[in-house]
Amino acid sequence: MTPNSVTLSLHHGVFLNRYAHFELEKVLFHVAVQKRISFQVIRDEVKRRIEARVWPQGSLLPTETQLAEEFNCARATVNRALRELAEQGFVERKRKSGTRVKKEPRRQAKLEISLARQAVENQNSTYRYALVERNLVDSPGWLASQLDVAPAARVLHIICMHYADNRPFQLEERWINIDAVPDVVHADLDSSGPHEWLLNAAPFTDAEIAFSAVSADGRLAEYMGTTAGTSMIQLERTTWKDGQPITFARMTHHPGYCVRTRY
Amino acid sequence: MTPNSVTLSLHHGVFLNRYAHFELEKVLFHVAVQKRISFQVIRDEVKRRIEARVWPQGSLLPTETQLAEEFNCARATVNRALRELAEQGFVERKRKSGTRVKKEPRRQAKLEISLARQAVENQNSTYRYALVERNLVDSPGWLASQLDVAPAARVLHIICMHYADNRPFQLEERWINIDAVPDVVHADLDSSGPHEWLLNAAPFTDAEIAFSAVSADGRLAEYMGTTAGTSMIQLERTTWKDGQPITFARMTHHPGYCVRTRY
DNA sequence: TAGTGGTCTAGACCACTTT
DNA sequence: AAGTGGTCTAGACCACTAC
Repeated sequence: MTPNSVTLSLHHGVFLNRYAHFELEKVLFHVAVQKRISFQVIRDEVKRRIEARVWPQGSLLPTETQLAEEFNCARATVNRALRELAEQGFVERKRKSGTRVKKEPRRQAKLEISLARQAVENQNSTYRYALVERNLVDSPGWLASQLDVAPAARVLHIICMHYADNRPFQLEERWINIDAVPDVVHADLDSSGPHEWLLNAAPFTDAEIAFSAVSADGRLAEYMGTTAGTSMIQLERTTWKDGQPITFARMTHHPGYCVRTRY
Repeated sequence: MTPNSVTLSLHHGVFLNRYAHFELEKVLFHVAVQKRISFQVIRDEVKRRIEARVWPQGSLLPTETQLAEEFNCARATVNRALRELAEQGFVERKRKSGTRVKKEPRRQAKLEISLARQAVENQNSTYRYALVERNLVDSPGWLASQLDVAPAARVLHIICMHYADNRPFQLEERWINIDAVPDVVHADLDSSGPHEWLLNAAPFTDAEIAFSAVSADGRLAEYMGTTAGTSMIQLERTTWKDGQPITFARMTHHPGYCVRTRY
């Protein structure tokens, strides 16, 4: 069988609609003309069949070997295609069991959590930073449980502001576990924020974030240059390095701030 | 050279600290004992060197071929490791240029946008759905521009509620492009929401989401069983299928609702 | 034009899981 | 015990891009 006379066996026990046939023609075209079929073509075709219900939700896909035969390619190529579909949440794979179409395909949006400085500069505004408060304190109870450090452990408490074109952009309140990052006690936090310092000094391995909506109280309203009761987005973030808690931060964004992403 | 007598050349022109030496011992151990080194080991070691500034921010990594020699493995194995680090945002790869450590590593959080029903059931509550309004309307101007459909095109306007244990969970207001999904006109939306119907009938290929904080007006407060002025998280979502706009939805969550994720 | 990453192949062995 | 995905190899060719 030469690469130019490929025929595909298409008995999946499923009636294919006209659209499916048309798409298959395109696939056949690819196979016949290109010497090598790319994993992207396989990935997209498998995804199409899933959405066209050729392989219904919950059903088992052919094995990698079978698909490799159908597409006339190496098993590794099929593997790469199916691995990406598994990452994207379309299928689930288990050894010995096979590859199964997920019941409820969960697509994941990717959210970039960037530094305030980056966020401000990305919108073509001028960034300004100001340190408001900096204290060594005993960890209050709620923080000790949030960070999972000893109650009354010493932590560095920081309040600072980020401005875009001199208008309030974000109020940041942060607590840093000194046991994890002893150097932070002597860190220069007057010219740039603790977030930037930490990213350099103690890259984290795990993080947890939570978005919520809050109403500004009097103090928050003052900092953000708005009136009490205004709704604002708040982002709370806890990070760990290899299991050791590093910091807990609460960042409140100016009214009208919006977190956007595509997927 | 037998697999049991591997030596690695470790001249990166960089002074390695004690910790780095210790870690390298572990890597050597792996290479010496295991017949095959896994891409995970390479990925983690490269990541470690980046964080230890063995390869500083902005610098060029060795080529795949060089790393393959160092780790005594195939180039494909190195490629897989570096590809994952690129996906995770630690390095940037360009043909001919090579692999470069990113200046500002942007880690991405993965956010699962699930159906209201799934979100409710995940918190072990009982889900209830209610259709509030359903009208065929002419697209208002703002929607036409949001969805990029002809002004005054016909759209299906839907308002519905999602409850958790009979308490308001989410108010959903949605506009569906009838040109893209003509069948929706006759869809049964009395027993389950338009989101679920659409996922089955018209899987999207692209989506854009935006989180913001809103203050409840009188009507919203009534639906959500709260008082006017309460802060709530609002999620706006637009989806397309192959460039054709499908739907725009605005989902307002009950006070106290929180979007969480780990990364 | 040359160097680097991107991908495919054919084969092999391994690891996990179900039977 | 057997079947399926997971991964590695050694080699090959391609595609992009800096020079």
